[in-house]
Amino acid sequence: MKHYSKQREAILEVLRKTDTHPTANWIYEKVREKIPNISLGTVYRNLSGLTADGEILKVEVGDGFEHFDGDISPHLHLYCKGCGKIMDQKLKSDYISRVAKESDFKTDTTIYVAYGICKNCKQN
Amino acid sequence: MKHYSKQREAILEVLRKTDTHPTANWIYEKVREKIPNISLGTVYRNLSGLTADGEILKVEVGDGFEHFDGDISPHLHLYCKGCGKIMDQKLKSDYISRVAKESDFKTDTTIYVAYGICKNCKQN
DNA sequence: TATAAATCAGTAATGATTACTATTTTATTA
DNA sequence: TAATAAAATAGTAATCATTACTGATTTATA
Repeated sequence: MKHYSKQREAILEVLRKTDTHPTANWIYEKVREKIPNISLGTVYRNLSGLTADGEILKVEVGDGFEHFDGDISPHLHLYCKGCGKIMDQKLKSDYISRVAKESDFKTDTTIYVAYGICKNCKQN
Repeated sequence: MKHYSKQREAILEVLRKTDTHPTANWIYEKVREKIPNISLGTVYRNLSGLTADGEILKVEVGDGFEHFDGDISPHLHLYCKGCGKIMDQKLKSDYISRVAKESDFKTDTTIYVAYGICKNCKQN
């Protein structure tokens, strides 16, 4: 990713404005409201570049889709096996990042996914 | 997964005996040494069941493959973007699991993936 | 402006994973 | 232990999220 493009900006804006963890296709549909003829391949290419550049996170929870997150601050992803939703939880201390840095491994990003059942699904 | 099967046992044994994080296909090739006519579908089905039963972990690092882990104790996965290897690092405190439990979310498993460059790749 | 490099839209291809079916294995019950 | 029901298997075909490709367009550089 060396050049600016309005497609890239629009994709990033969609991700910055949502607190969900959308798939490439959801982002595609959303960006099409602004750029109707954008191609799905462009969305995938830019998501890949934005992830490589550390501007967004790619989160995989095992549901068969790549999910993307515009919030790159250290936080925990709570994936509900009941409804499939991904919720966020802020971390007071980034303990894990500190642990990773203790090793000879040069870390740039850490992703946390907790699996379980959310409050709503527990009741039903 | 209600019944025993020798295929399931063989798959689990392969995972318990390695400290790598193999793909379904790698496990398939390994199990074929014992059960030559096992089918790849059987491997996938059992990996899915073993994961659901909490006997193994499914770890996704974004390389296009599902990786499986026979070690279910809380530990950090260090994924090297250079060589693609997944290394383990033990955690002294399971801080994140505690954080997850503070919420209304009933957690059963937490997976940690740190992205970066390993010692070997840094030198080259 | 002119040139080179990067990105794009549109479409086709890929391949890891899942679904399907007839057969075999396992568990249950008498 | 034999008979029955339920679950798992081997083998194969289908799926579909993602990637690759190509000629046209946009961006950066000077």
